Amino acid sequence: MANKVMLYNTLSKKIEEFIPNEEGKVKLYTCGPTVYHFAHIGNLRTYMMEDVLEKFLSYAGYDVKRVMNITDVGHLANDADVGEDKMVAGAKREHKSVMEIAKFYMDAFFDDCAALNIKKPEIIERATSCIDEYIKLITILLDKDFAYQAGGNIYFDISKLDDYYILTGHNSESLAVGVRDDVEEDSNKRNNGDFVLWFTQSKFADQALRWDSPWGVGYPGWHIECSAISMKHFGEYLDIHCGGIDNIFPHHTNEIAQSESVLGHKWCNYWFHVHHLNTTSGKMSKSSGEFLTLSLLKEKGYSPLVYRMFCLQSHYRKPLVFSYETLDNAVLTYNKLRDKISSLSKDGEVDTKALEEYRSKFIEALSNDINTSSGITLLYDALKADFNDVTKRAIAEDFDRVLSLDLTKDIVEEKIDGDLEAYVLSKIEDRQNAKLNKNYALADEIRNELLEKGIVLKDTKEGTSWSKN
RNA sequence: GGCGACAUAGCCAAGUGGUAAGGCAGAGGUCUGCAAAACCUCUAUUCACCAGUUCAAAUCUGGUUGUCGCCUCCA
Repeated sequence: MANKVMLYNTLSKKIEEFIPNEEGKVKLYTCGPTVYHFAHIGNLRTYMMEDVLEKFLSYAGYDVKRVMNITDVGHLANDADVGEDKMVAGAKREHKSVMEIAKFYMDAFFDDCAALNIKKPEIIERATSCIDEYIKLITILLDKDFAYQAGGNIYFDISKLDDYYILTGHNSESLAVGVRDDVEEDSNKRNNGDFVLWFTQSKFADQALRWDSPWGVGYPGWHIECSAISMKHFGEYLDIHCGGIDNIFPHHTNEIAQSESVLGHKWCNYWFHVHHLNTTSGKMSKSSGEFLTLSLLKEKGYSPLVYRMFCLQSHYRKPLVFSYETLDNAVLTYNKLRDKISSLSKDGEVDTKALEEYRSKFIEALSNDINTSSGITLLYDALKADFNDVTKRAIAEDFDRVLSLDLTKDIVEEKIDGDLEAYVLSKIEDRQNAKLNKNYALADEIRNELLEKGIVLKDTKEGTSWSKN
């Protein structure tokens, strides 16, 4: 029996009890990356929080199946539904084929995910492998008169829907058309908000990826892929659709329009949107501002899991401001927490009653709209509580099924050659002798010498221990 | 202009009508030859502002301000 979980639903703009279509089972869809460039840490925040959602639902007793698409085609570099495909632009930039680019950045994306302990979804589907599905859906939309052909392209006609703007609260009167200077008007459209389902006309005749279709050789619009891929694997009903908050409009709005027009009924009940990671000067994006990648953080000496800690301390529905000051704070927090857990004794028997008590407290905390911050607080409570070390360790291990911070993983002793170890031990002995002779100047000198080599000494009652800095 | 979110100590942050959790940083102490580590203690009369509802408001209502995002690239 699955536990009760409360989630904020963008559709209702309220926190609601999550009730799946099929009891105990969750169909979860995630908008995946467009693989034309490295993911930045803001992109990764979204996937990380979705990972927590997925793992928590499993923890709470649901059987979760997750699908993620990989956009490797059909994502325009600029607006107005004409222009160069991002994938093509990426390929030109790097003098590689589109498929090489897609492969390269997809691998890089999953490397980043692995480093952040983001579980790979059961099903990962590349946009280019579902062309038949798109054609099927677009054919239905044309048959049902929700779509029309104009100027060689197929468009979705938003005027056929009463509630096209259901997800956003926008309305056609108040939408400021052409707010952005770079939007070119497309005279083929019946309504300003219409969007392309299939292109045959592109400014760029050398479009690398093209497929046959009943409407001519061309390529799919961006939005159709998520609807089609979701239906391919989940059928007519989806429980939770995830994505970054910027996807609400137009991408998710368009997905709802297409999917429900095809199906003739409500498609997805819950919309889960992760807010942005901002820099002190605004949103982090590929087109403007600072572009921070996980590799860059690694180069600067930050462990990926420190970044995970940084994100989990906050809430997914809050804009989070990235700064190195705050990240440094997370380094200290994370290291202290891990040190504390690794110093717990492994002897004794787990107090199963205490473990169960904390499990249910953890579920209570996280089921309140994935309140990861409260979950971490609970971990601190457990570490301070009045039961034995093994129990504390077991609780940390249990919470880590969701938090995925490698809390109980033994801190990997870096491989040191025997020579170094012997050298350090002999230095410690020298220092010990110096201390016995009250030659503290020499003792400190030895300590500093080792410190410069990255060896930190800790004097405990049991003697001097050392670790690599 | 429209739509949406957010605002709690130096920083991150919990809080969902009953009198401000937790973490990091900081201060003091124990231990230590001194450090480091560890441990103990302390650190918001007040939750952006103004009104209202209530015995009681950070929490509810109305308004104001500020920040951020979206309004056909974005997670």
